[in-house]
Amino acid sequence: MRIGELADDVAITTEAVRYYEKVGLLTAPTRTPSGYRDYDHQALERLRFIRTAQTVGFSLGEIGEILALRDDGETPCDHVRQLIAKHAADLQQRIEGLQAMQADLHQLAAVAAAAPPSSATATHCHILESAGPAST
Amino acid sequence: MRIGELADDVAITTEAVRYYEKVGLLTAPTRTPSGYRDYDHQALERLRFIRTAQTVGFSLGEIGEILALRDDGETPCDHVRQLIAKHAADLQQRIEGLQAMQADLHQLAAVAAAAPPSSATATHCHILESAGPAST
DNA sequence: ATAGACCCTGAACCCAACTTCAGGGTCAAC
DNA sequence: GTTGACCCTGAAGTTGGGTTCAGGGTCTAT
Repeated sequence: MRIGELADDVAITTEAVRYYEKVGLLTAPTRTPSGYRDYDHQALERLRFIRTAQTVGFSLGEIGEILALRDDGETPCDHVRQLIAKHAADLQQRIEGLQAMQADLHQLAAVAAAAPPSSATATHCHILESAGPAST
Repeated sequence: MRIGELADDVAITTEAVRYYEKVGLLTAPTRTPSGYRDYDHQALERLRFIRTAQTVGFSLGEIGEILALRDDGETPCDHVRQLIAKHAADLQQRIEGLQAMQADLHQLAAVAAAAPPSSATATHCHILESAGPAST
């Protein structure tokens, strides 16, 4: 498949795809005789993974590291294990942080729900001073 | 307290603090007669909140919106409720994304653990081809 | 009264992750 | 055989989130 179709499938631009190749996240695909990039299904999966990881907060650098775990058959296992542990711990921290913020917001939402029902006419909002900073 | 002490307390630079003020996340504090910024405990709490929210993946723009919920007594409640709902849904999505990736990594870790124990001498790593992309 | 640590401002610079631009080739359809 | 949608490259521009720089004031300990 050509770059346009690939890009459409994961809802990004062709420029972004070429950018990922440039920075080493995607390996250079084979080319058609006329020089067009020609992708296979694996590239599609890889690209999907990149986007998922990104929306979840990983930088392209981190994503590169994670992908390298799968790519690089030469890496000593110890190094691989360390990387996995590091990323897993990092994820756990992020999840906990998010959950703390979610608790905050839910508390705020509860106060909002308890506010006078016909508050649409009010000019002043009561949903205040509750929900302090996330208790890390 | 002066800017240096504030910055130290949350482990960021004074420049970052001034930057947050410039972009509106921190309100301009009172000044000493000589023009130095003079912060109170609330500023410290607010700054901590900003950093927590940031490590969790919110942009400064989003953090600004969330903080505005607490600051702006003029905001109509409906708008506030919408913002809360939006951020809560967003959080839920991010948490689920992170958990999917975590499952991925744990699977990878399990394969790693099952690999030959004295693999330090090996030049080839077996932790491969397992753990496909996060099943979104 | 001066050295050293701290503070001020505004402008310029930096990195990540893209996007836009300039200039040009390919290919299926009419 | 040319129009229009697609592709190519390399360089420059953009946005977010800061940091660095230049030039100068403040405070306190000696």
